[in-house]
Amino acid sequence: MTVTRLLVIEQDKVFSDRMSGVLRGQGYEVTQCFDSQQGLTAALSKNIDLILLDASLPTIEGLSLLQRIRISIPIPIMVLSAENLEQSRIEYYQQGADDFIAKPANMIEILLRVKAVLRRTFEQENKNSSVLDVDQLTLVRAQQQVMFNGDHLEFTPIQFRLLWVLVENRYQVMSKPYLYQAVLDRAFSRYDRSLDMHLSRIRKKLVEMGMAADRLATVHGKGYRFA
DNA sequence: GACTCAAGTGCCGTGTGCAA
DNA sequence: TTGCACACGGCACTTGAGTC
Repeated sequence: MTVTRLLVIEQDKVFSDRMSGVLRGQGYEVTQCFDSQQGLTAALSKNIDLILLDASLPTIEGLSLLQRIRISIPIPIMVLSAENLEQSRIEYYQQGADDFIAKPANMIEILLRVKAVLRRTFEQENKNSSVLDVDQLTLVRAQQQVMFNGDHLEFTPIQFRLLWVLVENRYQVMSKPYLYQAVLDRAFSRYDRSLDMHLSRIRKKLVEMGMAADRLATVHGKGYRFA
C-alpha cells in the first residue's frame, strides 16, 4: 500500500492542526513542523511527496526556505501566504513553487489543490512507466490493454482510465468528484450516473474473468476503492 | 477503375427509471 | 445511495449506388 506523505511547515499551530486534520481525513500521512529549521530538516530527511509551506516563517523566511528545499529535493511545494501580491506570487513561482494559496484559505480548496498538484506530479512521473501490475491484473497504458490471469480483456477508453485510476490508487477510497474529473474530465453531478455505469461494467468484466467482486468495492457515500 | 456521397451498421457514452 | 436494464443519440466505419 502506497501512502502519500505530506509535510506541513506552518507556524500557526491552530491553522496547521486544522489543515493537517483535513488532509489526514483523506488518507494522507502528514508531518507537522512549526518552524523553518525543523521544517528544513524534515524535508531533507523524510521521504516526502509534497510540502505545504507557510511563507511567513520565523528564522528562515518562506522564500529562502523554498530556495533551500528546491535546490536539494525535486518535490512539489505549495506556498501558503497572507501576502497575496502579484509580485510576491511571481517570486515564489520563480523560485520553484508549484502552487500558491492566499490565506485565509478554504480547507476544501487547499485539499483540492493538493490533489491537483499531486495528480500533475504523478502523471508526469507515470508518463513513461505505463504498466500497472497488481496480483493477477495487468494494465498497459500505451495499448490500453487489460489482462487478468494472462487473459486479455476488452475495455473502452473511459473504462480503462477509470480502472487505471483505481488500481493506481489501490486501497485508497477515490471520491466520485475526483473520479469524474480524472476520468470523464467534468464536474461531478449528484444525479449523473455515468460513472456508476462505467464502474459496473468494469466490475462485471473482471468478475466474469474470476476476480472477487469485493475487490472493486463501493464505499457508500464516499466513492470507490480497488483492493 | 477511381472517386464521391448517402444509407446502413455497430460501438460507445449518457440518461432514465426501477429495484435493492 | 447504488446497481442494473434499457433506450437513445452521436460518431466512426463500412457498403453500395451513382458519376466521371
